[in-house]
Amino acid sequence: MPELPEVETIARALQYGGRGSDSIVGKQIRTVQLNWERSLEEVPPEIFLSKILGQTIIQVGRRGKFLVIRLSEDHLIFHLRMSGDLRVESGIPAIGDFSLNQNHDRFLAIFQDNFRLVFNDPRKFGRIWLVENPQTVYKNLGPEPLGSDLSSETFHKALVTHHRRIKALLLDQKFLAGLGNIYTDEALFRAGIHPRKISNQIDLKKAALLLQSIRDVLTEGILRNGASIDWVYRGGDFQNTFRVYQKTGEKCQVCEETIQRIRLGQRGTHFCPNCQPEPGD
DNA sequence: CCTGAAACCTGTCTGC
DNA sequence: TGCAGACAGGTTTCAG
Repeated sequence: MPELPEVETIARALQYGGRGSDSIVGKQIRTVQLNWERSLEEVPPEIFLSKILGQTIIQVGRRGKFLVIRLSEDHLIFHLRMSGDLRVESGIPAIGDFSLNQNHDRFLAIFQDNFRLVFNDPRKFGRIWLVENPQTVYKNLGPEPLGSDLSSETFHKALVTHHRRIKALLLDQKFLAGLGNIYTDEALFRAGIHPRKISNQIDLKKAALLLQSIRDVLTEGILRNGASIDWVYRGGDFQNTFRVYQKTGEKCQVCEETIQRIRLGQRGTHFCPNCQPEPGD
């Protein structure tokens, strides 16, 4: 699930309410339950538990794919990786609601009246931090793609300082924060750039188009509350607007060429051979 | 600096 | 039906 738009959607729901639940802002953590210790990054479980109790939720936000919860003393940070999700429950879960699957709940922060925040993560790849300074967690992250301070010129300069296949570079969180496999494929398609194009072969005009394409797919993803691909993430419908991702063998909506799938850096990669010509052509 | 492979995990789907 | 194998939205580490 979780690329930038999905994390943003969850963060907004926790901050303002939505996705069928209330805001967690202002709630005080009374109890916690940790079912899988390795979800915790670095901090020993005992210290984590003793530090977090009694703290109040101040604000929920996002940096790259990190979901950041500012507490009264510290920052509680989640990275959902491949299968993580956060949900809010109040009172007793409705009987028969299959969306409230308890199977893979790894961590629960419980507030007053059994109102709680639940971290569910089937594949156990997700991670949780509790730190005073959030910068220590994402100090290596690249710029926010939607940030107004990122100009086409800056983006282009960054592209040409590397000699890497553009898909791999866009997936690199140190280069740009927030893109994953879906939004990268979709952005490259819209920009008409082959995923194997070498980054320093991209001129300023094409770089500007790529940045705009990235912003378009991310903005559209956020507007649609993210993309729901499997049972993990619910609510979003950006998947209905995919043009290449998981469209292998289907006709390109622009030129009717057949969408292809290749493997690039261990990731399934989808593109239109006609709209995104092979580098060197 | 760059690439590929492996590792961390569980669930789902495909094909024999 | 059963079962092996491939595959999955991410990231880190290591070898070449």
